[in-house]
Amino acid sequence: MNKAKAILQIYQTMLDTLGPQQWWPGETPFEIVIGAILTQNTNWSNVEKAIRNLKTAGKLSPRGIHELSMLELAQLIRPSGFFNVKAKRVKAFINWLFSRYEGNLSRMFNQDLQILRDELLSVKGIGPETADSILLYAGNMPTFVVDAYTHRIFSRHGFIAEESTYDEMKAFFEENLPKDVTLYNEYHALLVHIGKRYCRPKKACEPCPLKDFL
DNA sequence: ATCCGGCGTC
DNA sequence: GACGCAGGAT
Repeated sequence: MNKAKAILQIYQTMLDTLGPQQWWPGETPFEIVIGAILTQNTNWSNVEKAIRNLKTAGKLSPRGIHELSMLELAQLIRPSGFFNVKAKRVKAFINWLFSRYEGNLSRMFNQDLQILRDELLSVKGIGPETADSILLYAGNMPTFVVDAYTHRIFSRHGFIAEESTYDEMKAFFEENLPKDVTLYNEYHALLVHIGKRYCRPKKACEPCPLKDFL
């Protein structure tokens, strides 16, 4: 059996049964970047409240966050959890953005993908998943996002080893899928849906759209 | 291996 | 009022 074909069939099945997820259609790239940091190890609904707080305070911009003290920022993003560490991480990113790209996201995304990815990974608090989420969802750059759901679903289905590293999983998808931003975007969004709804730590395989692929 | 914290569900 | 959940650093 052809691996690449199976990966595409899984995608098609998810798309047919779940429909397009249409992630982050109307929001600004900056909002997506901040969301990517705040959603680390937390539910998106928690992040929405934090984003709302920043927006209401008129601070949802590079300059706006730059002006906040660490404590002020931590209080605003409190609903997203881990708010003290995340305040440090958001600040670290903003400081880096100003020193490296004049606080300008467009300039940042004008950088070459691989170089920018390495640069993002050098910012304390930005790991591989956050970096790839920023690049794909805010920058529309062709990099595949791997997360806990991706790992769980594809290891359970026997496509990857349980102990696979982030970079191995990322390579697995990029080697077996056409290099397409829209496809990467939708694929990850669909996996999140499957992971939240069906492929739980305690399985719910019976009603899962992907049960035939086991 | 442990720490960092909130929200939704039961 | 428990318990379950999801990344990164140290």
